[in-house]
Amino acid sequence: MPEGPSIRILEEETRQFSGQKILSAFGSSAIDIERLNGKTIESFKTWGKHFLICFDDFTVKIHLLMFGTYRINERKELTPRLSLVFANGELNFYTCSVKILEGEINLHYNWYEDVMNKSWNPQKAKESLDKIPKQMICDAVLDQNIFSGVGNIIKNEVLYRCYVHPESRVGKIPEDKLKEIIDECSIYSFQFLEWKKNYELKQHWLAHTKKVCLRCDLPLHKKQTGVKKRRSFFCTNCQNLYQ
DNA sequence: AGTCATGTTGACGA
DNA sequence: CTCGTCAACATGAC
Repeated sequence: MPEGPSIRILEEETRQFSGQKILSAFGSSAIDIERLNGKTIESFKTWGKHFLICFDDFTVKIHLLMFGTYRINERKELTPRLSLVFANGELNFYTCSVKILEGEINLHYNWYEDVMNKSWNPQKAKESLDKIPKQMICDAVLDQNIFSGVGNIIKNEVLYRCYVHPESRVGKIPEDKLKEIIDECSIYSFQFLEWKKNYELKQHWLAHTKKVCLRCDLPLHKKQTGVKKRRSFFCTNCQNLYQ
């Protein structure tokens, strides 16, 4: 379900409830749900994979993790983790993490870390990468405090597009190539968003879950890489290993 | 039908 | 105390 672009879609779909008063809030979440009753939603925001329901004095943070889902104006059989009922509809979340962030939301997040935020700052990402030269690029790209919103699919596609082997050390990757990866994380996320909206995401995958390199026709490697041990799909012929 | 995965946190042990 | 490992969460695609 959720890499950054999918959460952007969620945010677009929930805009109809922005400014609305919560008539009823319930669910199996451990947070103090009563606190939401009667509150008016100031805005919905996203930071990478975080979906944020902002009120005047606190924010509810939803993280869909791997299996989280939501329904708008309909319900699943399953008890919702959090359900919000408005005069004009309802918003239901299932199997997700729900937490409260107190106070001013801007104090909790650096918006420039989010590759899809208007404040996304590639230069800051470059500075962060320069501090972790020994890490593998496959781990660095998944670091949510550098590339907030980037998930495993985007990681694989970006590194394939940039001809960089996922086990390359950040500090050994040429400057220009590193900048290309940084830019591509944002560019690809927006393409992902458009493709996902059109239900055509998977058909655009070049490397993720693929068995053969479409450039050279050799078999793609599938391997759990880096300290994060997330699966990577890569071509050892076309993707340069900088080490 | 069993396996695996678009993710993260926290517990535990070395 | 820090680091690394792994269980837990729990759904749906193939």
